[in-house]
Amino acid sequence: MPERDILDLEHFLPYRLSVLSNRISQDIARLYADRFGLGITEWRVLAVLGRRDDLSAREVAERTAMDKVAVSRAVASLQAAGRIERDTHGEDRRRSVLRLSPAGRAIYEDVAPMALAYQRRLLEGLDTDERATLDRLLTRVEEREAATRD
Amino acid sequence: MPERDILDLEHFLPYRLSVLSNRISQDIARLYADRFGLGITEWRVLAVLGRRDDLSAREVAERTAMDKVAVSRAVASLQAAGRIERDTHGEDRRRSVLRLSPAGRAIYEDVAPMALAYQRRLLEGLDTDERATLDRLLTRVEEREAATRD
DNA sequence: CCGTTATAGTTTCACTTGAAACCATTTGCA
DNA sequence: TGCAAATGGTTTCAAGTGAAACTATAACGG
Repeated sequence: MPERDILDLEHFLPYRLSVLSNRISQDIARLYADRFGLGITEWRVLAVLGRRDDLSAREVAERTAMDKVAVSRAVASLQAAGRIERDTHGEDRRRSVLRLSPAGRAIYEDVAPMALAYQRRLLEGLDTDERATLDRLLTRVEEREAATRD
Repeated sequence: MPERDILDLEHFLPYRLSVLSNRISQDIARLYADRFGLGITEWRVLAVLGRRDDLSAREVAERTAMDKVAVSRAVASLQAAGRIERDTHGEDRRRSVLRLSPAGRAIYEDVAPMALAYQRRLLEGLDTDERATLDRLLTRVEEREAATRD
């Protein structure tokens, strides 16, 4: 951001990120909300289970950056809809073992390309170099945020 | 983002923005939530009124990217706390005319520098060029988002 | 072993938030 | 004029969300 010592919302990075991220989330939610009755938290759970099977709820929470309450609810609702299956872990009966059902996988196979297509559209204005740069700079900001958190 | 035809949440821009933005919002909320009993929506209203007086609620909504319900509630709560003053517009009695009270201004003068200091910390890892680049690339993405919205 | 502490996951409760309905006032136009 | 539509703002209701309390199981330490 250009240096500024006055606070103008439209040039304030946290504000811009918040507005942009909310808009994008809504755009994307439209891709699957009506069509499949999926909420954003449920979609995230589908997305991680689509890539890797047999995760516990805690592992799903880590990979989605959601808290365990949100995961618990999303899992319950996906299971009720027959989109994921759940067993309990053989050696630790506290843990659950989650995986997509065929129906869940079908939805994942449908939605994932739509999500990627949306991302492509979003990045259409940037060439390859610029995309790599954006990736790098965002990573940098993420690191700074993590560092200031403590 | 590097080209990818598989959906991995941690490389998916909408997901990264959402996580980053939520974390940053929470960081920032800590700056003023406890200390001043301000929520994020209230802070945004303070921030725009700190820069420009005598706005209507609708104008505040535009400048904060909040909907009118959220603005209505934030304004009511700020007014109850004696932090903003409200008149009705002389020529259109539907409109309100909002401005900071002295107490509200004092809080603004306190919080704005803290918010700017936070942003500075966030961007510490980037040099001047990189900051300008990030600014430009984000603007580009914002434009694309707006374009795909319709 | 047994009791304490830690961990996985769920439930409850209070709060936030958005959509839609609503009220008041103003504008547009027959 | 006067009536329909638009606009500024508030209220209501339902759904989403987080923090804290809770249950069940496992791990640890004496």
